[in-house]
Parts: sequence; C-alpha cells; structure tokens
Amino acid sequence: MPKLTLPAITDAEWHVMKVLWDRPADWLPAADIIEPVSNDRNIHHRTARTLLARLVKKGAVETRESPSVGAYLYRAKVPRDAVVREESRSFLSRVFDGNAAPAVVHFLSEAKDRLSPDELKELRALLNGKEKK
Amino acid sequence: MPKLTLPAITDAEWHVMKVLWDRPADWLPAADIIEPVSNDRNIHHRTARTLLARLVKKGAVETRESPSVGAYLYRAKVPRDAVVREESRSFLSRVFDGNAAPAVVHFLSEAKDRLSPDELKELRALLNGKEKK
DNA sequence: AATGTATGACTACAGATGTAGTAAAGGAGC
DNA sequence: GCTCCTTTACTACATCTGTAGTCATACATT
Repeated sequence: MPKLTLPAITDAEWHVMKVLWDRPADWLPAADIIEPVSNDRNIHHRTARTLLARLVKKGAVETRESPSVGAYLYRAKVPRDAVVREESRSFLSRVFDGNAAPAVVHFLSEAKDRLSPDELKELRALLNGKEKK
Repeated sequence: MPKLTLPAITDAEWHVMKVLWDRPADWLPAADIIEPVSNDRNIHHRTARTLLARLVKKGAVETRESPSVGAYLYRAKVPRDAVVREESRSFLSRVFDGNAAPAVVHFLSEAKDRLSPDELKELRALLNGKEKK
C-alpha cells in the first residue's frame, strides 16, 4: 500500500476539487466539472481544464475511460477530510505556531455574533464532552 | 491615509516576520534577524537575507539608516494581528467555505486532550460571554 | 462527405517562490 | 595602507501558479 502522499492543492485547484468532492462517489465527465468552475469563478474553460489536468497529474484526481471513446471520467482520489486536515495543520503551524487553542479563540471571536444557536450548542457540547472524557 | 494594503507573506517569509514580530518596537540590525532565521530553519544566510529584502520591497518591513553607515535597521511595518486575521480569513474561505463554526469544531477536535485547563476555561468563557451579549 | 464542436495533449508565459551566488563598498584589524 | 569581513545591491534559476492558446482527433449535425 503506497501510503498516498497528499498532493498539495493550490488555491485555484481547490475550486475544482470542491466540485468533485461534492459528489465523491460519482465519475464525472469533464464538462460537468469545468462548467461550474469556469462559471462560478469567471475563468476561461481552458484554465479550468488545465487545473483539472494538473490535479490528475499530481494524483489528486483519478480518471477512467468513458463510454464515449477519447474522453475520460473524473473522480476525486484524495479524500476531502485528509486534505482539510493537512491544510489546517500547515495553517496552524504557520500562523499560530502550531497551537490550536489560540486558533480556536481567534475563529470563535471572529465568528462572534454569527454563530447559530445550533452551532453554539455543538461547540459547547464539544467543550463539555472533553471534560468528561 | 493610504490604508496600507496587507502584502502577502509567503511561507518562508513568515519565519522572518516572526523574528521581527517578537520585538515589535525595536529596530534590529540585519544580523539579528538573519541569524536566528537561518539557524532555526537550516537555511543559507543569503536566502534569509533575500527574504528580508523582499519583505522590505513589498512593504511588510520598514528600514532606517543605522548608526554604522551603509547598514540598515529593520522593523515590522505590518502588525502581526492584521496578517493573522487576513491569513485566517483566506484559509477559512478556502478550506471551510468561509464558515467559522466548522473550523472551530475542527481545531477543537484536533486539539482535544491537548488543551490546558486554562485554555478550556478561556474557551468556555468566550462561548458564554457571547451568550450574554 | 463537410463542417463545426468538444476533448485531450501539449505549449506559452509572466509573476511568485525558495534557494543561493556575485559584485561593490565601507569599516576592522594588522 | 592592504586585506578581510560584513552589509547592501543585483543577479540567477528551477519550479510552481494562474491564466490561456494551439493542434489533432473523434463525434455530432447537417
């Protein structure tokens, strides 16, 4: 098992990955990926296609021959969670010297007055849950 | 007032900024910045110096003539808070679609069992403080 | 069959990034 | 005063990034 090293996903590439991650189980034709990306971000479809190609090359996306010869189907190969974890880790180490607590405080303060009651409850539960553990 | 647009600080540059941010009020000679950076990260001092120069160029660091002619003293020009806020904002929008709550949950879960009682207390206070507001 | 159209392969290209070398000039030591 | 070291200034350079163009091909449409 070649422990799939997480490829780095750049800013622009994230938009492509998000489309794929929204339907993790489906093999999508190129158009279904390129269109939303190029529309949402007002980017040339050529650009979106390049991003897709780069993601394939770096192993973040896998392909399969499509029924229509000469075309491919695409699917995310790296799981979103893993990438989120890795990005969070590197962000944390860079900006908060690796200390999660200040980061939590920061985001909490920023999000102040924008948290829904449900979210508040969830957070409080997390904090309390910890305690009991 | 030319509302100082925050320059983007790259990964490598962060290490330099951290040294400067540790003593925000002092004008430091180049050596005091370059040495720790190149030692800690095992980087050539030439490289550290280039990073410093780039930071000056992009307006993140300001300089002043030093008593010893031909040399400069350096000081952070952009405040750490502002950069942290901006980086956090862009991270949040990229990785968590701009929603702070999931991010808080994420970091909280990750930090689980590593939070000190004091940190726990602080977080709880923040959550409750919000409520009263 | 002729023509437009989507697709994939390859190319382009400026600016950012991480890494470091060379040149020039002034002070420190002998 | 001559030589060496430090500091700034400038240059180098491969790679990555964001952005997009060209080319050949296979399909779809008329």
